[in-house]
Amino acid sequence: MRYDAEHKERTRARVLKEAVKAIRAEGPHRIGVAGVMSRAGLTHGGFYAHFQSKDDLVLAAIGEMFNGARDTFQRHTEGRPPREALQAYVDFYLSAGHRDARESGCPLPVLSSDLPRMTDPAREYFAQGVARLTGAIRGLLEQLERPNADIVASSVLAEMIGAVSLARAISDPVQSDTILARSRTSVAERLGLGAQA
Amino acid sequence: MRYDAEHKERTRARVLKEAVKAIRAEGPHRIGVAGVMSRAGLTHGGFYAHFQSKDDLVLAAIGEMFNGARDTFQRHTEGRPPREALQAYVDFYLSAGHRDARESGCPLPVLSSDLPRMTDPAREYFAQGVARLTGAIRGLLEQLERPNADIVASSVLAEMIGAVSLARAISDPVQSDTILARSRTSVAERLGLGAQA
DNA sequence: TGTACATCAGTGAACGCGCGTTCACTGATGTAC
DNA sequence: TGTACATCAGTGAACGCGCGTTCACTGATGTAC
Repeated sequence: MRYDAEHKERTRARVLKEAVKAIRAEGPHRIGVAGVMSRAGLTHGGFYAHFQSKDDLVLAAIGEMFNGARDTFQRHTEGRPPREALQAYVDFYLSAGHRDARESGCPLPVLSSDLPRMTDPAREYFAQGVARLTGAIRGLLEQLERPNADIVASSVLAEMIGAVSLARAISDPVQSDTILARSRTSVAERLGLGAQA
Repeated sequence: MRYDAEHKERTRARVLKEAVKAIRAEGPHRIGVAGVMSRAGLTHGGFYAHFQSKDDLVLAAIGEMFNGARDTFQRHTEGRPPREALQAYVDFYLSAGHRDARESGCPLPVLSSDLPRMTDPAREYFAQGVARLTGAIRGLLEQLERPNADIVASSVLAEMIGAVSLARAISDPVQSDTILARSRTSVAERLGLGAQA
């Protein structure tokens, strides 16, 4: 081979990474092959050596986004006792930083209203991502022996996604911050993080 | 005038209504002028007699969607005592029917991930819609003399939007129904609808 | 009442433009001898 | 060690196609006399 064995693979990963960023910024339907390739330092003609089609790229990018979401969860919770882990993840999720970091944050609020209009394989990644996150939160609650851990986990995840979606859509920083602050208060209480258990 | 005075106005309203349906189904960036016009029974050339541009249409359609959301809220709550009104709205919002009726339901879950990518006037409509709905829910809670009405209202709205967004994105009906059911339980309890106050 | 004219909502062909996709080609590098 | 050849990731021009937008035109209907 002319290039070392991993050369092509690394290029593909670079294109994929740029696609993820572009989807986060512009949505899965508005990104363009040429734009993604040029941000990866390539011309658009070479695209089809790596992906079968634009749809193929979008699907792969969405899969990649959910791998990233799992990493983010682990980064905030790993090695921490369950209570502290929950607190850390919620604090991250409902922070102004996460709201403003659409290009690197949780894919659920980014994709939620595009997904119903997409193909089943993409929705399958999404469903798995939701199930995984809900399960992880429920697991932490069960370690704390909280009642109705399944209901609380699902409900809290829905609220966090809704709150971040709303906070991102609203341009007025005061109104936006208020939504995040109120959900932080509410979620913390519902997870039993307010008083020492 | 060749047509009666309201003729043009009625045509515009028809185009707007089709645009609303198209945006709900395909998203604000994917709808096409020609498609909307043809669904309104017209050819695309006549479009510019009614709207300055496609962006102008999208903006007007989004405004229209939030007028519809206000009507929906009033329809479910009008003439009912506050407790019953809250129950009716929550039951509607977190129903499988609302999840499946993307073309006529609340615009907040439909637009939430597109809005951050849109212009300020559209986001302003959205922000007003959120403020109005939050205020209406808070008002009902205050009539019931519930504590922290502002926090609960904001938090419950975020959860409902998040739950409907998730339920719509997930194609497996069991997983989707479960999310709605859990949020129904959780929201009813948080609004104090479980036991007679 | 009847005729000529004015109006203007709507038509349909045409325009650039950007997009996804294709394809002949390049040129740096590995392999064969 | 040196030379000829093979490979293939990446290039860049070209292609249809659908889109938003423009514009000369139509034809049904109201108004003027």
